[in-house]
Amino acid sequence: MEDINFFDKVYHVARLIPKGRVTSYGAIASYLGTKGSSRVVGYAMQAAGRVNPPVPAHRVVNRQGLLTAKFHFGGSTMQEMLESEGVKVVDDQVQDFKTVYWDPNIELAL
DNA sequence: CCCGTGACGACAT
DNA sequence: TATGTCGCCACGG
Repeated sequence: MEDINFFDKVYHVARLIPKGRVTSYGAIASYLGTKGSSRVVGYAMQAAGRVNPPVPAHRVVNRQGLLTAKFHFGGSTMQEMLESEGVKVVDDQVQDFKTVYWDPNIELAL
C-alpha cells in the first residue's frame, strides 16, 4: 500500500466506489493523506482510462458534485452513465449529492 | 532542467 | 455569500 504510486492509490480508491454513489477528488486525496493534492487526483483520473482495470472516473466529481470532467470524457455519456447507476444529474450537477456521496474516509474508515 | 498547465480545495477578504 | 488567491503534485513541452 506504500510501494505503489500516488496514481495507483487513487485508482484503488476509485474502484471501491459503489455503484450509484459518487465521491470527490478532495475526499480521495484526504483518504490518501494528501488532501492538498486534490489536483493530482483529478490528473490521475484523466489517465484513468489508460490503466487496467478501468477506473469508474465518472463516479468522481468535484466537491460541489459538479461534473466538471464531462468535457474530458470525449464528448458526453458521463451524465448518462451516472443516471444509469441511479444518480440523478441535472445541468452537470449531481442531485441529492449528499445522499449519493460516498466518502472513503467514512466508508473505508477502520 | 525550467516553466506552464490542470477532472480541486481551503482560506482570506 | 461570493470572488480572488495560493498551495499541491505530476506531466508535457
